[in-house]
Amino acid sequence: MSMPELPEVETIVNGLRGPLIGRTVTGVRVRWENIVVTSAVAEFGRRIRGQRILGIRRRGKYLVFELSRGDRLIIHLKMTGQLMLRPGDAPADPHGHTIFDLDDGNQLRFIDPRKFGRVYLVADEKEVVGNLGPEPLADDFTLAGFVALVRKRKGALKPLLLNQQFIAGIGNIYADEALFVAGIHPQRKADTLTDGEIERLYQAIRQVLRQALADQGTTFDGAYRQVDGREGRHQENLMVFRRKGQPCPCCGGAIKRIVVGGRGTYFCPRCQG
DNA sequence: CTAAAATCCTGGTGGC
DNA sequence: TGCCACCAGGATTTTA
Repeated sequence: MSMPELPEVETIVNGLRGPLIGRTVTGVRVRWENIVVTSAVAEFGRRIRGQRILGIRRRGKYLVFELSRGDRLIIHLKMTGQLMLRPGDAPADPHGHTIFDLDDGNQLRFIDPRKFGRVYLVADEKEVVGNLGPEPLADDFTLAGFVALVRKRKGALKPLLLNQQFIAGIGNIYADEALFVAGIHPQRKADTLTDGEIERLYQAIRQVLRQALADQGTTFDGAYRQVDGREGRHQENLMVFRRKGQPCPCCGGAIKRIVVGGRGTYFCPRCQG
């Protein structure tokens, strides 16, 4: 279980740009048809073949590949998806569900044991990422803007932070970490927050994501890896996530695990009262 | 409107 | 030790 979130996806994108920009896709093999969402597999292969990769970006937890005929190849790794570059004659990966052949003889392989990940090929990326909320690390994501967004909501904060239409890129790990840094209980209702608490949450979200990005992401059980196969380092710096029963780094009390909105949620009952 | 539950998947875990 | 039921988890869809 790894759940690539904003820092992990951004790290992967950074690792893909060098080897992939300027390459042309010469063929594609889809070994699990449900992976491809927006068109039939035959149409997908026909349409992507011959397109050159001009740029690679991240939007939320999606990877967006800008292709030379104007199409966008969009990939979501969901829980256990990995993107690996391999020589074309490398042994097959056990869960390599989609293989992109490149004009330099290498392959981009989408590997996903749980088969949750998805691949899209669209002319207009809004079809896939058009409803996402703001990017939390972007310059135009301001405190005033965040206050205005929170003031429109009244539900519990944990599910709100996981809602990609509210804010893009945060998943289970960084929602828990940000709420801990802000000192706010995951079940607090959005409409009970003071201005000061909203500001603390805003700063906490950005601090946690920046730190995780500097650590090149969080790897559990080897599921998330960078393109070169290396693991992230942020698992060593987590404060509450997956730390049930261990001491809170702030007060020393035991970290608790509860379920909020159907998701495992870790927090410190004393610091996040 | 919101919220909860079902859905998709399978490796890992815990119980016996 | 071996078997097996069950769980996690992002996003979407369905139900209340």
